[in-house]
Amino acid sequence: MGRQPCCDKVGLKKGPWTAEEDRKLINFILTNGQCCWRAVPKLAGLLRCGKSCRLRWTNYLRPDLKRGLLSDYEEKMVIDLHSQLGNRWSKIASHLPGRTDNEIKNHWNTHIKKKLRKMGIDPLTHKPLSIVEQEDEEPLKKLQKNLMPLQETMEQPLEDNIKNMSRLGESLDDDQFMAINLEYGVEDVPLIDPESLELICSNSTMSSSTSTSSNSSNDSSFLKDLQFPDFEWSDYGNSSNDNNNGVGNIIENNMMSLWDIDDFSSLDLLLNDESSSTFGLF
DNA sequence: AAAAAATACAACCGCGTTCAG
DNA sequence: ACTGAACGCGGTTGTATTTTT
Repeated sequence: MGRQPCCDKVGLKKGPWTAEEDRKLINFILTNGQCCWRAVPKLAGLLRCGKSCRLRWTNYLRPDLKRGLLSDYEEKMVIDLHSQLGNRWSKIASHLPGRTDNEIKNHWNTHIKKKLRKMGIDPLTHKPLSIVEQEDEEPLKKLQKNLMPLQETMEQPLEDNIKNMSRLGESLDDDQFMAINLEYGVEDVPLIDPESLELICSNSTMSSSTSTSSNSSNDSSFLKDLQFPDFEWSDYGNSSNDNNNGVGNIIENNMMSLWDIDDFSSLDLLLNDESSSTFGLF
């Protein structure tokens, strides 16, 4: 048979993570390393599905995450990489240590897109907007022109309409045809514009850009007490300006992940032994 | 000061790919 | 070779916070 289901989805908690849940997950990963996510919730004593645990860890709890706004340099890199890779956020994130695909995606959608448009650059194609608009107009005008006779013959028998359709197809070159396809949703991309755990918040007031909402992020001061192996906490929480001063030093000063997951390989992980889910870090 | 609108981002959802059995 | 669960990714949503009216 295939693999076992990751969770039964019955009685599982959804929504924002609490500080207590974060504690449990961090405690478990620090002790056991990242193993099969299906087993994590049970072993860590969490009423979450493995997928949710993985997301929480990779996007928020991982100690090697940078927090705060992307620096100008990072932003330029994102723009450059996006022009080459498109919306492949995980690929882009792999070039930016300490940044997650989710973070980059959010930043792109909320900041960079607007900036580029203001600069007259189309965020999808990275071409000047004027050129993109011009390129879009031509095939559309041609389509409209060719659709006129189609509309006029709507009452005609189906055969006649099919003839018109094929005439329309023949009249467009490949680029125009593709542009129409794009505009009409045949392809995914339309042509026309239409603090990690604030690692260390010495108190719960974090900079507005990073501290939103969830109770989990508002109550993470416990995290500074954690003893991540070879990890030096940076005092992000005290950084009050927007220039990322003091933010991101972890990566810049330690160009490496904070621990080698392989270090955990020697640890015994008794996946079927519930007793192994109790640890004593806290 | 209150309400409405805009913003930011954590978390979820669904899909394609990978891989264990 | 086949089946189906796990995984990873990108798109979308929900909601707390901030800004504007």
